[in-house]
Amino acid sequence: MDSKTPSSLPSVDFIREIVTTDVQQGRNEGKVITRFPPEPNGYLHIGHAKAICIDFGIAAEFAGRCHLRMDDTNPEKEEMEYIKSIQDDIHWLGYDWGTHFYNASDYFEQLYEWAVALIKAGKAFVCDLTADQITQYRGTLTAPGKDSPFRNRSVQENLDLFDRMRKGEFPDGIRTLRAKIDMSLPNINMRDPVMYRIVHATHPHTGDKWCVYPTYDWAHGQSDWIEGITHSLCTLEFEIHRPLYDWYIDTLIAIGCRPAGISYRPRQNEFARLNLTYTLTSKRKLAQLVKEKHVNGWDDPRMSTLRAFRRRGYTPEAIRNFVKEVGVTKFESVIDFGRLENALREDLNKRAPRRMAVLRPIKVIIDNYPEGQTEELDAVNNPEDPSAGVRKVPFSRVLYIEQDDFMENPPPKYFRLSPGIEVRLRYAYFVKCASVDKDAAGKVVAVHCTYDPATRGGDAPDKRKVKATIHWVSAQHAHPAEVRLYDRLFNTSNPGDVPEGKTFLDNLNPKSLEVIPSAQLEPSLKAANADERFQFERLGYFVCDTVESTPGNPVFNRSVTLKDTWVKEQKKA
RNA sequence: UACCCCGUAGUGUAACGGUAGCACAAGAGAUUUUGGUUCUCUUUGUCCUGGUUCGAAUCCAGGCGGGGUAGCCA
Repeated sequence: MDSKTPSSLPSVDFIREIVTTDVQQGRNEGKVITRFPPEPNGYLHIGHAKAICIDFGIAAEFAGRCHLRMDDTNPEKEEMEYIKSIQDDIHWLGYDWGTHFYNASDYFEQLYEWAVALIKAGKAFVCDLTADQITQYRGTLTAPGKDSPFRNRSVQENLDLFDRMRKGEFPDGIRTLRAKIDMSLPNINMRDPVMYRIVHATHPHTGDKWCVYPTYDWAHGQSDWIEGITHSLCTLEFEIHRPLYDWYIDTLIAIGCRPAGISYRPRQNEFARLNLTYTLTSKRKLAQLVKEKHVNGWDDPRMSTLRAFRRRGYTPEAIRNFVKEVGVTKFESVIDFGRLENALREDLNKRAPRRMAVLRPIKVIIDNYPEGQTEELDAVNNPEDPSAGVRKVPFSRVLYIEQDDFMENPPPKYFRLSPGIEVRLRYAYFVKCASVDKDAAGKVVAVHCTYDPATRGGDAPDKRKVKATIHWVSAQHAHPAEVRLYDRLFNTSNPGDVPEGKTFLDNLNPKSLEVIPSAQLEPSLKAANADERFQFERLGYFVCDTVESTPGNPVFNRSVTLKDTWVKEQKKA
């Protein structure tokens, strides 16, 4: 029936395999419902993008849905500002939760009821140990813990105490509600874990209603269950929590507790988080970079936040493709940052209109071109996309070219402009360098060329070739603009890895930002709109900055350079 | 030191007991009005040792290496 060999079948990752099997076997009523559960206490970063693509992506592939749930179990840490930014970033990435936006705090009442049921079943108890004492009793990685002296309180006393905890009769930290599991289990998470702690704080959603708040382990799995989540996908560090995730659900089922209308239960599967070279994703360190002004805010294009990648000019398509390419496994890998840059280039190569811009100008004077003359030349907008059409670019006697594109004493294999050498000015003419002007210090300040009028448009009727084509901008028509050249924020591929006595800040790349106050742009760029992306020919991809551009005065951020085999060649030499 | 997870070219990732493949990187060449793009070719790999099997990257045992776990954070 099939000519397909096993190798021609599309290979899928282990999570999609699990989901496929579940659907085929009719588990969970055949549904696929996932969830993305951020804690609303920070901005999303590139690592979250992987989780988002997996959570929302798998749901979409299986015609299911993905919920967005704020994991707001800790009242002291959440802020509304983050909720908005998280939603915004997910939408930007191209995903949507529809009407399924929830908060873990939506379930506080249900969670409380179930906690009471567990107490009644003898599966939970109020513990008067202090935090330090709990740590003591917990044992260590190698030694078993021992039972809390409060473990065998009567159900009645537990119920009474838990009720009074809720009412706020006790100060913070004085008591906890704990699950009664087994203090000798090798998995420390199972040694009578805390379910509730007393916190007298105003919660952004529930206000002052609660004086006890559920811990992550107690809230998370049950929230999944209540929402009818089928596959609870998370990163590897929660793997060791899975036995507890299952214990809560199994135990609730055993004592007859179930969320209304849900016939099945969620399963947790873990995958490796995304690690990128030269990149930090620790909330704490990112915050430090902002606070100490090593960067200009959370959306500084050098940051690893999604907002920063946006401002840097990354496209959601590039990020999604990148995530798809790196795959989903349980192996803690580190992805070369170049892979992400590559995904951007691949996307923008197809879509970004080409323009000419000179970052570090040097003047070129065409000696035999009539003074005062101007002409409009046709330039192709995107050689990869004929439908992008052509535009007019003004040409005149005095031009700017890139300083890098002229050398008075060139090394071997240098194809660009140098004395006696002919090159093509893109879409314009062949020009040959005749002489140079120097200042008192001997520095070249202008290059004199002659042009061949027969080569208008860039083709020689006699079929003679040039080895280089360089970009240019007519000096009198050029629009000066600020351009920021971004490079990686850190010098070392693993910036979090620091020797004794140093911090990750010592790994900062002092050249991660170079501001060019006055690059010379071709005139059409003056009308660029915020967030509009271009390829500046031979330089890289640039985006019109969304924050600091004003109409008629665009500011550009370099998203990524073009590949450059010439710099590679130079490094070899 | 206990438990859990993970080891396939430089980096990622496939192969589900039957020819170790793909992408990126690297190198060589072709094409090119971007030293871009595109195309062709090349180099490089199953952590180790045993076992099971006609046959092992895959199953088993032991070792080695990496990561995770001792918040009333998530």
